[in-house]
Amino acid sequence: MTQTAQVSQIKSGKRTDIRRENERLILDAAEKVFAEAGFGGATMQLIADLAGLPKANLHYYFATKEDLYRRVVSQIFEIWLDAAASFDNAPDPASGIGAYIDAKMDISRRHPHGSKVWASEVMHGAPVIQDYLETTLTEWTNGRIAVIQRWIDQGKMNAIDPRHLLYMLWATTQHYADFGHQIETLNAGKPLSDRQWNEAKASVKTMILRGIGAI
Amino acid sequence: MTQTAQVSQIKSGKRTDIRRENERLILDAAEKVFAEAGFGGATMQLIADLAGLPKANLHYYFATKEDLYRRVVSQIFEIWLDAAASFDNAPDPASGIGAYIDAKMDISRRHPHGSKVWASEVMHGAPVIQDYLETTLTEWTNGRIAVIQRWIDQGKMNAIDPRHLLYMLWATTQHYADFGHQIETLNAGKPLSDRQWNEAKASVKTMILRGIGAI
DNA sequence: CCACAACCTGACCATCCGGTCAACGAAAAT
DNA sequence: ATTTTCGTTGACCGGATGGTCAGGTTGTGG
Repeated sequence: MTQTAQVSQIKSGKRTDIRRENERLILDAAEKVFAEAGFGGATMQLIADLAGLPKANLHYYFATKEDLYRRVVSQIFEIWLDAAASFDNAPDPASGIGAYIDAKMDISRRHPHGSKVWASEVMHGAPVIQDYLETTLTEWTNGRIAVIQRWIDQGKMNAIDPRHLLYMLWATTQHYADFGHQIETLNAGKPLSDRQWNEAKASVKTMILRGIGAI
Repeated sequence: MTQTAQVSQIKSGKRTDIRRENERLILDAAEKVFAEAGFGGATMQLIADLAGLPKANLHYYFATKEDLYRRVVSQIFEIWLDAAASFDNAPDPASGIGAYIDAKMDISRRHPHGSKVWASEVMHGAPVIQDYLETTLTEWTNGRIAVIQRWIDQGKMNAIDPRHLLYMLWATTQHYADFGHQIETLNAGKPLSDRQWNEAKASVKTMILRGIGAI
């Protein structure tokens, strides 16, 4: 029962709590502002206002605007990598790819801002995450290509180019986040309901899984 | 054979030519810069340098940065609308949607910058083209939904939600433009060759057309 | 040839933005 | 209790940016 005693998890203490809380506040605000305004259009003042902190305080936690941005981009990438676990340990494409679609669609719904920031970053030539693309993403991609190729060799799905299948999976699932505004406008200006999200997931899964001959 | 005599087409004359030429120069440069830097990150100076004109000259042809941007966005939208013609007059989904995929993939290859500008615009909440989304795009979408529904009713394809099919078509085809940098990185840093583009088109068509039971 | 209109552009300005800093308050260590 | 470390913040600065403008040049119609 000393000062650092705590029921569970990571470090605690008033100082640590304040830091964690403020970093979270700033990162959440930054994600939204970067998504809605782009890196160039975002301002530290806007992020500060949304976070409810003075601008100078942001620079205490994150040295530069680019540092803050880098952290936001890394976050969504981590989330996507985690979702990729659905891919492994699956006996066949219907369950593996099906679970992957479910996971990515859920992320599109829960982290639309992060998805947009990533899209923006890649569209602008990936100035700050080029190394991620060349290392982690490349390795991950090659690993899944091997898995898909194995399924093809085992006759569990049609012989399509695994690479283009992956692109289609990314494109389609992320579209629901990145182009969410367009989809909403075409949905009479209203966000998709729970039911509609489920229909979207079902439609995507049906089309893709049929498209590759997995069902 | 007066001064305005001309072999063909629209107005000519030195004055008119200069205007057309400079507007084209500026629009092309702007499309590229807006695509690579986003609206906020783009500067009039950058566009001017790329166009090879003094900055003040840009403001002679386009009053504000936003005016210029609006023109760039309208351009790609027009191009996409034209491509949509492939959809009509098609007897069945295999030819109609197949032609549409071909057209959109070709646009992704030929106008990657425009596609990115559009994506960026929509991601940021479509501040300057909300009216397009609500009028022209909505009407166009409803028209195609009707066409697809007819094909379904005629038993020419599976009963999938036409809306989600359209989203998948847009997402997948535009992905090759918007995420071109990522695709290039995953392709050993090299742009897709002619052969690879054809493979991409073929893969996309196979997966989608099979996915909806059109082939 | 003249007068008017269209086109061109260097220099300039007001504003905004990322980032700094010094001074201060609060927690924690000794 | 004292010192040290960490967190806080208003005020400020240099540089960049969108936009203006006055004075020029070039084309065109009469």
